[in-house]
Amino acid sequence: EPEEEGGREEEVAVVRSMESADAEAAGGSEGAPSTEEGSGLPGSVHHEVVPTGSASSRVIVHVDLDCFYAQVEMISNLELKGKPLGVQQKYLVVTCNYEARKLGVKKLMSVRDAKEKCPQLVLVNGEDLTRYREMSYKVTELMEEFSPVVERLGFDENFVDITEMVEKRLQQLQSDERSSVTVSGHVYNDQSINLHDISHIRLLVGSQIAAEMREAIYNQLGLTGCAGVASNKLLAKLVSGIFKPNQQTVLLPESCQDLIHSLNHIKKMPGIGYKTTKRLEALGINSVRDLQTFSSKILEKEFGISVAQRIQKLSFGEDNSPVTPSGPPQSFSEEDSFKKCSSEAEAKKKIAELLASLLNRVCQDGRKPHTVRLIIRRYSSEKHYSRESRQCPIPSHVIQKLGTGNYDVMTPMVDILMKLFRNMVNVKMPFHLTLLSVCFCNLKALNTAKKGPIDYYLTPSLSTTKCSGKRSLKMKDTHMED
DNA sequence: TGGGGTTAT
DNA sequence: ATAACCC
Repeated sequence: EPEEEGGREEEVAVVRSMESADAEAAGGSEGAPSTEEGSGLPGSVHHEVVPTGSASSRVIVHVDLDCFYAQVEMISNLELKGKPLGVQQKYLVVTCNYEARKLGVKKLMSVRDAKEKCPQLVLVNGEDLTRYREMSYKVTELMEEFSPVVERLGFDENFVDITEMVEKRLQQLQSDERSSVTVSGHVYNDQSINLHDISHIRLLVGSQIAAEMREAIYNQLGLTGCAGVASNKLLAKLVSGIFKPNQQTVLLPESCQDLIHSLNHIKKMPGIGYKTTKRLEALGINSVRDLQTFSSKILEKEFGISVAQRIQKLSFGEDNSPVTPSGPPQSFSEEDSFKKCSSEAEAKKKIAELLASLLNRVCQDGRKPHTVRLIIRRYSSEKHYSRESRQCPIPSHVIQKLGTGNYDVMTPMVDILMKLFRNMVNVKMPFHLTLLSVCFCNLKALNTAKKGPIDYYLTPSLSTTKCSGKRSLKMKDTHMED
């Protein structure tokens, strides 16, 4: 039977007539042609057990584009196709195409090592993410045409909950047609398919939808990628990586344990990161089975009940986290790293550059950020990865000017950011920074009150009267004299 | 290590 | 504001 949720969620299934099922299915989605008429024959009062999507067994697809940045670069410059290609950020090759991989180049390899391994390697600079970001959202939007429930993970991965789509297609099939459903792509472990098992049928239909998604991504955007189909996000993600470039794999429930035990270390488990791995290792936990069999009580004492229960469930392949629609981004940021920045003037110049790019992005988005944050990384010989940040509300008169193509907004924003800077960095003492980043967040839809294409004439008095009533809401941010 | 992102505390 | 996670 399905591996899901040992006892935590009740098995919810409802019995209803086809007529009511139709009514709900028709209301549930907009894009697909409505062809339910054929399934509920007028005479037959034919009741069926219909799993209710979210509470019971789900069908999730994870779509993972192949070496995404490299693919985007090859589309931009067709000369690059067929050559070993690396995408460079600073002195790192952050990703590379499969030609380069065959010659020994790995992701996140230093440019020096990569060139040494592969002198013919062609490098393109990928520090400006604009085109990657744009293509990334095109992929997400394409996935949203299949089902609106799409969750992004980075720029090159998407989860889609296709439970409803699968149920809809199943309802359209006559019962004799169900036993002729076929898989698209690979089946993990070459496990045998049981067409009498409804969970198998549902996953096979899922594999067909996944194939259609990959086809659409290729035909409409020219990108290839992998897909994994399983009953939850964790398993879909793990199984998508089994056959690697441009292929797909479905996981049937009987092979779930094999999949998770194929991970040779718990650090390979999505959701268990660097820190947690270190702490687990300190407890003598190294393998997935170690984590499965470890005392829950002790685990809870070490990590708190929330983390402990979550990661231990992951070790069994259980993951009840929903596919959360990402929607538009929650924040926009631009960062730059460097060997050394040690003067205020230098910092100001870099901050202004970051800000200029961000203003363009915010302008395109249409929404208005209400908070701005400055992030720094200080040089330190070892003390691992520490960033510091300061944030504050963006004054309402500045918010109003955002997105008007008015570069008057630069001056007040740079002034704000430099105040944040001096709040973090004592500029009277020597300092050494290796990164600066500016982030706009707390995005809100524009004020529809009064707009029109010309905000240029908006006066300070008008904007202050408009917003004076809302001030008390967000005063948890750093206060700055204005 | 890059240049991004998210959620939880 | 930071810390953890993801790519």
